[in-house]
Amino acid sequence: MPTSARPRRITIEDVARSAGVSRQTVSRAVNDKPEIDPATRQRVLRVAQSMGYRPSRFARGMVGPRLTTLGLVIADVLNPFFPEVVSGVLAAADERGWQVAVYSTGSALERETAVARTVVDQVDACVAFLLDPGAIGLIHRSGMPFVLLDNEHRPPSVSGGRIDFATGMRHAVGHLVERGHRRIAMLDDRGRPDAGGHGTRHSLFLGAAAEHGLPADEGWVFPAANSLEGGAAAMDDVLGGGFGATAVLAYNDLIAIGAMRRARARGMRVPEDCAFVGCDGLTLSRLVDPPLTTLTVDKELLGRSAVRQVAAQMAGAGTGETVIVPRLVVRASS
Amino acid sequence: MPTSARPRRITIEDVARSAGVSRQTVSRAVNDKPEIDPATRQRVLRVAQSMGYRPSRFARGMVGPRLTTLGLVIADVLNPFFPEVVSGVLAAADERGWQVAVYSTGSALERETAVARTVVDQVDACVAFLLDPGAIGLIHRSGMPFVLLDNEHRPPSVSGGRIDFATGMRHAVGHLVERGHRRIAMLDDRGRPDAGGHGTRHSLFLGAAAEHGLPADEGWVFPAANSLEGGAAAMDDVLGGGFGATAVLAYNDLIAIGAMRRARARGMRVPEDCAFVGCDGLTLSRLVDPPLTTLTVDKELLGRSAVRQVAAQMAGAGTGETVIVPRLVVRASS
DNA sequence: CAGTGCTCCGTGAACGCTCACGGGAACGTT
DNA sequence: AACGTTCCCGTGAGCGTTCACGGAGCACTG
Repeated sequence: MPTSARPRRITIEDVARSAGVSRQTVSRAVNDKPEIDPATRQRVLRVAQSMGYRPSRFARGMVGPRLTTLGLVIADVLNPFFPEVVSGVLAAADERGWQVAVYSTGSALERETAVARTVVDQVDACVAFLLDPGAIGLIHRSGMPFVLLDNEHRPPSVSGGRIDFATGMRHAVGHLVERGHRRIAMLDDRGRPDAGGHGTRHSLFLGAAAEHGLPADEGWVFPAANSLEGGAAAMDDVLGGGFGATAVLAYNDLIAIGAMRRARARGMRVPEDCAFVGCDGLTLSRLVDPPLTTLTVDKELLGRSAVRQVAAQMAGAGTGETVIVPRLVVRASS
Repeated sequence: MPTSARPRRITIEDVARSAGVSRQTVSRAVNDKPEIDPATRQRVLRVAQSMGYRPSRFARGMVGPRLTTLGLVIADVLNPFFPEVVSGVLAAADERGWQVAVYSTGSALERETAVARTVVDQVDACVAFLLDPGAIGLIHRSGMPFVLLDNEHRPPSVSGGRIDFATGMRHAVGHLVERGHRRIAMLDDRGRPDAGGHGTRHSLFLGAAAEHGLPADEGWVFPAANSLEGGAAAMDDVLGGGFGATAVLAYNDLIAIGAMRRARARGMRVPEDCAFVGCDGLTLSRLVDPPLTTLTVDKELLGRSAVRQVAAQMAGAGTGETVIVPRLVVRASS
């Protein structure tokens, strides 16, 4: 492919010259403005069309009314956790007349910096699920309004939205204990760089277990890739290691469902032989068999409040934090 | 609505003045360029920071290297059909170094025009799931590279990507007939404005049924809203109307699953009392109980080829069409 | 016939930034 | 002592568009 030098762009001036009129007249024709003869408009439009003229959105943006574009960075389009968040963000942004550009890091930590870099010079404000401190710093230092979601290690100077899994885990573990479970395996997301750190579901689980008098330790936690397959593989570990779990609590529904299916495939009955509890409350969790008990999070609200925070920052407010409290929905899997 | 009454923007000139240097020096500091004393850089950066200076992306775009932003319009973020398409588009765009902005019409026909309007002056090229001829015309007339997906009434002058449901329906119906079914209800998406039109799944179903010697007519088709609830409600219609279906073929998996769950809730056995077949091949369809037989579509590929077509158009190619052939995956629901 | 209004069109200026160039100071080299 | 070099830094120009203005042409008034 002969990559010739980029041909000069066709400007409004080119069209004007070619149509025998001035810039302004072309502009009037293209933008459906008054003060132009219908006949000239048609002629100009035809010329513009034939030359393949397309106004530069940059030049327009320079002079026109300033409209805000919000960047939304999610971890993975394929992860069913995000659509509802996106939906909330889109709705809230729409109410304010904002544009939204969605970016996905594909859950790849090493891609976060690249995405952050583009975000910085493509949008005016940002709502992001990001883990890499470098990427976070990049956006933060740019000075744009910024809300960081679901990150336990958010620097205090950046706004955030988090889910109160401390409360959530207490409920979930309490529920299992109530059902008579004493050996609970926790399937953690091994993709997170801060595995086991303070405030993570991992450590909150251990804390909640201790509160309920369970002798839980790191041996109760099994790392899993954040996917159905990851959950299935982790379930093999639980079952193969002789841990003797009567219940499984997973980092999220995806992992829980993967694990539950694997357990069934290995001939176990759910919840009789092993109970399962997930986190997030995906629509999916209601549809699987048996329906999954899960800590439901209002993901749409998470998105909406993030946008609200961004708007507040634009209005000069300081950094803040929104907390979403999950609700335990008990279904047939436990 | 664009934001109103904004205070004048802080420009590079403001920072320059305030730091006692020239524009260019500020530019050098901000962009990490050489030819600047480390000390001045620090000082300028500090001033810029304190003034809340953020470079205008429009001004930058005017002069800098021209990068392409691809607009992707989907019908509904919450519809699990789209994530895989988005994923394909993101991957393919990334390979070419393009940006992607995702828009969602929320499956609301009346919002399509508004979205189309923003798309037209926000991006350089477009891949879209759109139904409204007005919105389609708007984008098409703008002259930007444009690929329209999954629309049976695509104007011949615009490129497209479609799914070969003619072949697909033949397989699906054939499969059911082979299993001994003679009364098959079709659950159509009633949200489509072209319901029953030429090339729709609706009419292709009727055609395929006829080919297999079934006396199918419009009475076999039941409209359903495009959601789980829609499928459930339509199933009530099928069951309540005395149609006597032994099998249900739905417009997509979402509707099929909704219908199947409703049937079970009403005490029917699947597939003994009624078999179910969906379209699209969502991940979800593998996870429900019983797993759903479905016409699987390579959605990721659909996205990738759309981007490929856009790229071709930029290189001067004419309009074209990509066809994806669905594959029947037989599972326990039929 | 001058004056008034309306329709249509063109000319500077401005938007905020980067690129290309040029220039001064400080240092070393012949 | 005159001459390069290197390191910083500043100045004009240009990117492509729209806005605010002004002006020509024409018809219609009083």
